[in-house]
Amino acid sequence: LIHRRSPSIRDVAERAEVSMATVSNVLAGRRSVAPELVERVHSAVESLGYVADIAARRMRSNQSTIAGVLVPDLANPFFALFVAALEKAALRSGFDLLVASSGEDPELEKTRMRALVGWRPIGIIAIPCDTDFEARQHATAAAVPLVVVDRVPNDPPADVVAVDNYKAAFDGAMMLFQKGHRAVLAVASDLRTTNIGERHAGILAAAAAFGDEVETSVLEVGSRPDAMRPIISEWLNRTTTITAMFSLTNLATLACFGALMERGILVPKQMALLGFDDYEWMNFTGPPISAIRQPVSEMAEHAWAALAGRLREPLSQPRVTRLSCQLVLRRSTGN
Amino acid sequence: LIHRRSPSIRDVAERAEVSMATVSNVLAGRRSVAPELVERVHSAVESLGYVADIAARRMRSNQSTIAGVLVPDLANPFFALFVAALEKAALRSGFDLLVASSGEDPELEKTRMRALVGWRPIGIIAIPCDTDFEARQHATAAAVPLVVVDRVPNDPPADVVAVDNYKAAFDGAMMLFQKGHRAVLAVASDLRTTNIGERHAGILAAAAAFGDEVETSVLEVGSRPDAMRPIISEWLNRTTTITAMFSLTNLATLACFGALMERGILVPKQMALLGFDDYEWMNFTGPPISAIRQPVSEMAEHAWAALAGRLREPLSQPRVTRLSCQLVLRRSTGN
DNA sequence: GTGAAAGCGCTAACAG
DNA sequence: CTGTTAGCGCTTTCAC
Repeated sequence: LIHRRSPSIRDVAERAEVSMATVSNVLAGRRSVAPELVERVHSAVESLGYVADIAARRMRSNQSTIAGVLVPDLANPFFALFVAALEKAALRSGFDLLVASSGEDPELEKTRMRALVGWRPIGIIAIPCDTDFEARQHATAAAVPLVVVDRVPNDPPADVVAVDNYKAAFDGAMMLFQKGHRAVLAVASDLRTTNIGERHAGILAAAAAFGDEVETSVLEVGSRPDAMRPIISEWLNRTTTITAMFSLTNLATLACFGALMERGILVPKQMALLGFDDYEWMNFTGPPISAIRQPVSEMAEHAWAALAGRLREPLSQPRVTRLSCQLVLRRSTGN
Repeated sequence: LIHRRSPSIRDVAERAEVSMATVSNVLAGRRSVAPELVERVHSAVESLGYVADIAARRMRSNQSTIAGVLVPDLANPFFALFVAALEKAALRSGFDLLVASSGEDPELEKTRMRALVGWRPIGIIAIPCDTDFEARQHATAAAVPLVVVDRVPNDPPADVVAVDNYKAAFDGAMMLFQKGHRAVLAVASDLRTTNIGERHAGILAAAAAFGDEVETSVLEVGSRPDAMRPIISEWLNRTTTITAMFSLTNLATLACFGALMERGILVPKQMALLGFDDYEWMNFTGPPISAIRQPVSEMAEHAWAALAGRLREPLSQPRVTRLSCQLVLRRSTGN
């Protein structure tokens, strides 16, 4: 563990007794080089353990091989799966991924966005933490292409990839009504978050479409996992009329289930439960939880494709992609 | 969305009518500058949306503000939580995090390691995908400090942060024996992975310590989630003597539970289940699953601290940190 | 087919 | 206190 500089292209050139330009050409396979020199360069690279400095390469060639991704919280499996899929897509195109998270805090989001911009990525793929998405200005000011995912911000001219939240929630709520539920509680993180707002709108629309006899209410529980269950529990304390809960978030689903268990409320007999986001463990809960499956990997693929498209045609019209979700019925919503 | 270059420090200097050095000094707060010039610089920065090019800064100042992390798979919540915690730690020290994943493939691991090294990070924190960990050479050759986490490689002189797998598994197995189980199946991903091997060794040691009357067996199910359940299911088909399963991986726990459910085997009555890794949903399965909780965030904190320590004292003796796990008893292991 | 030299954006050293 | 200059590691002309 001796502390020294990493070898540079100059070190390689000296050892191989060629010019730096030749080393560069050999490694990039850009111009044809005499076989003997190629051999000398390769063995010098090998013995020095040389790896080209990507930042220096970008500066000179003006070609970045890095993309940035900004998500609210990597500890949330939805975002983690998104980043995982995005990294795969980026790798396929030969790009590295710089990951940053905002912690659902608009101020931190701005800071992190600035940091990403500082790396001069080819583009940034972001899941904003609020509707204002002021962080966005940092990307546009620096002329870095931006793809917005999952939560559509107020001021939309940008490439957007999201799920059809409205329709998914509409279908989910309709299913509950059709199963006989007349009073449904939507458990939201924060209604001002666009995707959550869209889901709520879908529920309201379903209620309106179904007719006068159904009623819905909403409960906002925030995005801090620990705080959710007490809020739900306390709400259940006050009300007894609802017969179904529709959780609009994976974390909220966990909290709902916990609150119901804690109070000994039988699912689905006394209370049905439907949640946004589907995970394998939902097959194994007692009872298994009905869920709306979001196509996370596809979202990442589309986001990457949107960025690639933007690079090809920088001036083309921003495109909005809406992917559809799938309702997975299990026992928590009865038969 | 007009395509243009991001503004450089030269653009700022021209607009503020000062030298580039002054801009640099103002932004870094390095030397004292006349208030009027400070003002001019700030307003130029503001109006241009200037963000310094971090790569250029590093090249000149020889001070990197990026660290790399290499994990097997971001889609696995264990690794995702690790990266999430690591990013927080890095952010606190003002570092960005470059994330790469190896997909449990040693060849890809090498490629990704080389890519990380290409960014000239201050260090790389890696969870190797196998015992050989050949990828490691790329870091050492380039003189990039390495912290190895979770899975201790064969050739140990490096800073290491891991969990006391042996003791945790020993305690877990002992608990099963004490509850009366005499034939326990360990469900491993791959015994050659060091942490898994250590866990298995702990189980064997517990069996030896408990006495002749207990017997253990092992089943390797690999690391591809889809393949696990069929393997377990088929194994259950052939054997009926065991009364407890000890899953050595979070993914395997899910597969075990699935296989047991699928075959209608009652837990814990016909089969007890204990798993490595604890998640909130394990409270909600039917029945709730007993688990060994790994301190993921602490591992990340320690890994970051190890890297920081290595930077302070590059030549100090490599340190091995072992954190302890916690046994969380739930109904899947009976009363 | 090869090498010398310029320059990407930035900061450290030095000069005024 | 401010500006000029050199140079980090690399690629890209442009000579030869």
